[in-house]
Amino acid sequence: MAQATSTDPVEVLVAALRANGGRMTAGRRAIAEVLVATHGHLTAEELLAAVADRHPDLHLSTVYRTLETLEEVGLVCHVHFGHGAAQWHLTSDDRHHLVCESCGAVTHVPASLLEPVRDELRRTYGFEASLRHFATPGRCPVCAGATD
Amino acid sequence: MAQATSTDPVEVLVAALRANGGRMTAGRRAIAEVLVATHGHLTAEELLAAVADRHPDLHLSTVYRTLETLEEVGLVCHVHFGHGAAQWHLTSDDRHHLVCESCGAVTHVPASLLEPVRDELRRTYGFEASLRHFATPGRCPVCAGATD
DNA sequence: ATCTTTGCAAACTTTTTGCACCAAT
DNA sequence: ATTGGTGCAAAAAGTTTGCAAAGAT
Repeated sequence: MAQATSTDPVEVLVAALRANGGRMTAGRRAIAEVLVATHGHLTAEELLAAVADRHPDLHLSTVYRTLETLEEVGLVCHVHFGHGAAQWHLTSDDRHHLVCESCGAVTHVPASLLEPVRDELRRTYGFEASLRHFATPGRCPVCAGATD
Repeated sequence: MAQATSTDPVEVLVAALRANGGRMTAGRRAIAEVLVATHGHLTAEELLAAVADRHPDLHLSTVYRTLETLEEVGLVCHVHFGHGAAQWHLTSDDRHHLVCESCGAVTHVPASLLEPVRDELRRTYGFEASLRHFATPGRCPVCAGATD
């Protein structure tokens, strides 16, 4: 009952939006809820659609602005899939994305799998790679097997 | 002197453009030359600029169309750097790109460095990754060291 | 009352496309 | 004479921005 700082992921996002004089609106809360509910990746447009039933007037630019705010705080980040729109997800989703260039299927891979490369790049080149910012394109098992 | 099929990289590109009834124009040849001369990465717009002195009338859409043609044949491919325009380069440039998100510096890394990851993805997920299609964003040594 | 967020429309960036004309074969 | 390439302008897709009105504190 008397719970000062909640660990409920939605509340964490809400708190971030409220920080520094930020206001909480129905639209922003809905965005936060979808972000948490959708463990997957989704584009700004998909996020808008997911919220449209309850908030038909929410505008795409508001979605972008809210995502931008959450990204600045580090709670959310976006991933570029080949061409087309970026996908957004919670930073806590500690995984990498494999996207099939042929059928669009997305596979999640634990980020730890890429650690060896990060280490190598850091050791050899002094480069701090942020590998999660990009998805890895390629061919999924089904499409790689097909003779198309 | 009597050299039927040249191995000069420019001639390879020219031959590809000529294949299947394709015509050779001054603009196309200039694009091929710049592509070979610039071992690095460059955007369509940069390519246009690099050619502008000799072919001021060459249009950006022509650059895109020529690059597209060469990509279909597999001689050229493009890489997405974070936001902004894609970078184009010869496929034979067998390397991966590290781009500093802070200062924009580009480091080349032999593609072989990423082979272990490719193998792992293939083995564990049956996924055929085309890692070169994307650049790896992050922080270069200078910017990673800075306290900014 | 104040200061933030919103909706809207319009700009913006990168890339693609339709079309009539020109040029390479 | 064909067929394919070109310039142009306009569309397309994704994202950002300026502004006045609405809303949260």
